[in-house]
Amino acid sequence: MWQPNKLEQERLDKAERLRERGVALYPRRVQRSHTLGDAIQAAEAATDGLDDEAAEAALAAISVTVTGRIRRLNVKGGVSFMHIEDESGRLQLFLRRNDMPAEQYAIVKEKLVEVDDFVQASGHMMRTRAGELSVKVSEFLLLAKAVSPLPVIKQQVNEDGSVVEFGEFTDVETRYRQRYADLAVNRTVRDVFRKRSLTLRAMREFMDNEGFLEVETPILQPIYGGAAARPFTTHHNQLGEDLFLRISFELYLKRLLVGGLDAVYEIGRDFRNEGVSWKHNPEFTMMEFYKAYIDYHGVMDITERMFAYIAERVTGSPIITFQGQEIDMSPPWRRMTIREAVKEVLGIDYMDYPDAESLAVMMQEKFDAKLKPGEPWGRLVVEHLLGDYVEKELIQPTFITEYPRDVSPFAKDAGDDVHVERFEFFIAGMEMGNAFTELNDPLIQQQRFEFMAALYREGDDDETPLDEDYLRAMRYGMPPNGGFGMGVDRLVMLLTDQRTIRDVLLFPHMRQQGAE
RNA sequence: GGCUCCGUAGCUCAACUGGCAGAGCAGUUGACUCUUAAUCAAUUGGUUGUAGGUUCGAGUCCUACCGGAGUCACCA
Repeated sequence: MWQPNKLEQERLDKAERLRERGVALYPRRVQRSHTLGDAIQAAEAATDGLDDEAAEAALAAISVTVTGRIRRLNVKGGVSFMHIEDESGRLQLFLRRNDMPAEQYAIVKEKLVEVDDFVQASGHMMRTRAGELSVKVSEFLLLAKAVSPLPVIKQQVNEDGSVVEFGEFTDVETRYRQRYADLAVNRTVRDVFRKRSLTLRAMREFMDNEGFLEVETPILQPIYGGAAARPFTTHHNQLGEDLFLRISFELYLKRLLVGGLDAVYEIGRDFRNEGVSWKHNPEFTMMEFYKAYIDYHGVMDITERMFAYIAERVTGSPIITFQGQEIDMSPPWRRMTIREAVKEVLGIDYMDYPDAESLAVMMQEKFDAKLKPGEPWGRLVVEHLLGDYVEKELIQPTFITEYPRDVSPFAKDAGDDVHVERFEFFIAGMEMGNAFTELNDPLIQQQRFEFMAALYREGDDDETPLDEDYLRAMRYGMPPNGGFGMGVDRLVMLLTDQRTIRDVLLFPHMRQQGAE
């Protein structure tokens, strides 16, 4: 239960004083003729190239009604200044006692209206003596009273639009738990999420232009699958059945290929009941696509073009800077097999160790690897050789191809006994996504399911369930196709130069706090 | 889940080997009809995350718990 602190109590007292004067604290109607950005633009357009005197007259001819939140307030006496801010920008209001109704100036002078409140002001444009574009206010109205003060950051907005901040609001826990306050106060945070939105838009543009159809498939699933991860479980009361939150879209999207939708994609939330880290959140945004009549080479082509396109749209260039490193998304990206990559970085050929035992022994002897007993061969290669030693070296975009079959149940064989046509791609030392030439042989798919089930039954994890309906769909005939999945949040991290996934999620998962 | 570090006013931070809990910002009061991190004068503000313990005395030392950060494990 909320108890007002001292600052809040003072604001509540002011609210009461306003109410006694008949001032509405949260009026029903609002007017706005210009966003602040529009007002600034109109003023600049009207005065372009004019001398001072002509400019003054031109500004005086522009009449605006603007709205926004008070971010700076300077009450001087018979004249007061405030900066108000809306999403489009920030503009000064110039309030003079003689220019406006007495009772309206009085609530400013008596500081009954204060920083963080939302207000509406009407008047003509002007420049102050110091040259700052302002609205000379003739009508002033409170739109919404802020009871709790936002964290204090003083800002100086330079003429070129750059902002110097004095003081800061950096407490990460409070910033994530009260993202609204973080957004209200830290404009760079707003910029990150605008870029996130732009990233999603650019991704959709690209996929739509490539002829893909955007679809939506179930989040609540009776059988989860398509990836190796622990699911969240939930329950449908009326139907009396347990359900899982999806861990991937894979199996539903490929059913659509059976149904004659030849190129589909989905952007949505996946849920994995695993640990939380700088690149893991329990729910995260995934993009998967499947396209008939291409293989994983075709998927690589689409991938590198898509990343270059999105980077260009979001940052203006295919070359981005992430944590001080320049990264060039332009095609073509480097392509190498996992075997070549491991050979290059570690100088060993894992094919010399054809079974899990010999490979594990070698890795422990040579690299002092910390391995759990009983890890399958493919996982030693992918999780440990690649994941522990090679991954962090892959700064520029790189496709790593030809994965071990025993950890890739949905990919077609690569023509030898142990590898499949699969790639993962890496940027800035981070795994960004995963793709295959999709297996479309229903009988082999059934064997792979059974193999995976056996693998996990003897291991520590819960077994992967066998999806009979998916196999039935496949038996109707599935066109050869290439499939792709990527972590969208990680792409946003790259494009916004953010070090943790929490900084690109509006509301990252936080442990619940005790009753407050 | 393991280990390490952190939690002091609304925000950002101080407080020596245990010895009167402080500053800047903002807030409050007053002055000011072109300020802009406005200025000037005065001033309020704390269960030091919670609960115990050691001690003449705890923000500081010990234990447990809550929350966070980093790291390892698991995973994408």
